[in-house]
Amino acid sequence: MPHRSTEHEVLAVVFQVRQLTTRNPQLSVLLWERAMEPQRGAWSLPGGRLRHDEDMTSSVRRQLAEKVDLREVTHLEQLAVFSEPDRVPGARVIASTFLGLVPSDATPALPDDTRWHPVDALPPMAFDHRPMVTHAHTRLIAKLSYTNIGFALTPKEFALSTLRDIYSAAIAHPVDATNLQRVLARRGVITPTGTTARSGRSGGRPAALYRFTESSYRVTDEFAALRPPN
Amino acid sequence: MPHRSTEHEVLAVVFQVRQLTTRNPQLSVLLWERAMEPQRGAWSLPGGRLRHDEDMTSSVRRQLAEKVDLREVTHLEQLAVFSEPDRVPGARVIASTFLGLVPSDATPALPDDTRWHPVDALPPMAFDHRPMVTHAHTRLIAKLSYTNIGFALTPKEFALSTLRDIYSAAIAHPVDATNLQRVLARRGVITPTGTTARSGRSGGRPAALYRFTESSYRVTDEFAALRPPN
DNA sequence: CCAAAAGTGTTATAAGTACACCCATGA
DNA sequence: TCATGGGTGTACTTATAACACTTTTGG
Repeated sequence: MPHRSTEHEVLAVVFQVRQLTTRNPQLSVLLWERAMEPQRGAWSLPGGRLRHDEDMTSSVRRQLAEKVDLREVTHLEQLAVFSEPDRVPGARVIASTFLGLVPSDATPALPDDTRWHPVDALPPMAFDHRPMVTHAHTRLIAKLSYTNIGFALTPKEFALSTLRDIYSAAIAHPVDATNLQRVLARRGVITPTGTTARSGRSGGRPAALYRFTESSYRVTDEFAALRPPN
Repeated sequence: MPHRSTEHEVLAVVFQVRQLTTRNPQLSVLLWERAMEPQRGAWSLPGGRLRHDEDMTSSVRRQLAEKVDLREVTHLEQLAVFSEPDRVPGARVIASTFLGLVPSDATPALPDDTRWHPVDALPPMAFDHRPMVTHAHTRLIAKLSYTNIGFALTPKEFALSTLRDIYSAAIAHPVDATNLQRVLARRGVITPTGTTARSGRSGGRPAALYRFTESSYRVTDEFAALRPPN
């Protein structure tokens, strides 16, 4: 039974590191709960149909703004296309997935059906959306190690301990703040602002503040091996 | 003027290292010459419309087999989607691009309008196909340094000097055979077969033969930095 | 025996990791 | 002055690049 038409949708895996002020920061993904069949009650990635006159990146930004009122997306990149003919019931829909990042200090107002879910405790998810989240997370972890993509997860200025918490939550293992500083400083990815934060309620030395040198995506460590001579 | 329908095409950037026996091996890409307008005479990537009942990977393999009679594709992966509404004249066509690799010892018979072109001497290309080739080449170079993707470019068994020539041509800079051996052997990517090649016409010590340990894609060097403790 | 090609050994360097220790602050 | 958190210094490990040197073959 050939389908009569093929639709194209865009779906965004939007991550934010949340609960930074607690002892338990969490990399979380933005999902909305389906109110209607099919798969009522399952959680879906935000997105929707691509319009005839927009490219996919514009479409993702539009739909995040319109549907979940999210405008603070600091990085957006293509992930993969899911094209199995029967990936969703009904007419064929090809899905192009995107990775989106939101700074940890953004506090977007969300609709009632929309919520942040920690990636290590995902709810039942609609269709093939769960592997999309996994794919996005894998990509994020990899890129944190060889690009400056962290700029998209952090506030404009931050203490190193905050950066450590963000990286730890995102890559799902502990990171040493000292070494993180050295790796990123050597690559020129972060720069000290010269200012310091006030020390916290319980004392402690005030932290120097840093910012990302650039606020657009850049590969900083291209060749793990086999780099060009000289 | 909104388009009435949106088509989906797949396009493949298929690479092979050619002229291995000469002093000048070349990474080349498979292109066909347009016989009709628009852009008659310009060279295009192989591919075509996605059918309603096939996913994209199947579609690429089918079209490479049907249209350019190519069946020896040992690796195929998604690259990016090109979705600008006016990327081609006429009805809107969204293009999903793929990276395909063919072993250097394959000698597929090609149709008359189809030819291999060295990537450093590309002919005038149709539409937005040139940046697609560039993107594919960038991806290939990166993956040669942190994955076992070389298996898809080589014969089943090969001497290290051959492997060096293939890597050099693909990454566009000279590679030391000794160090290449050490890097790939340490990672377990290549294994000696125990056999040796006959020495060449002009003498020389016979080369030990190697093979890739696995013949499917695997990331071998995941963390350039920030790897997990222990 | 000589040229050619392959393979081995050695050194240098760079990038990261781990961790001990010192510093600045609030209560 | 002490607990707390931040910052500095340093030793260790490992991956890799560069390259000189040795081995094995054919003519």
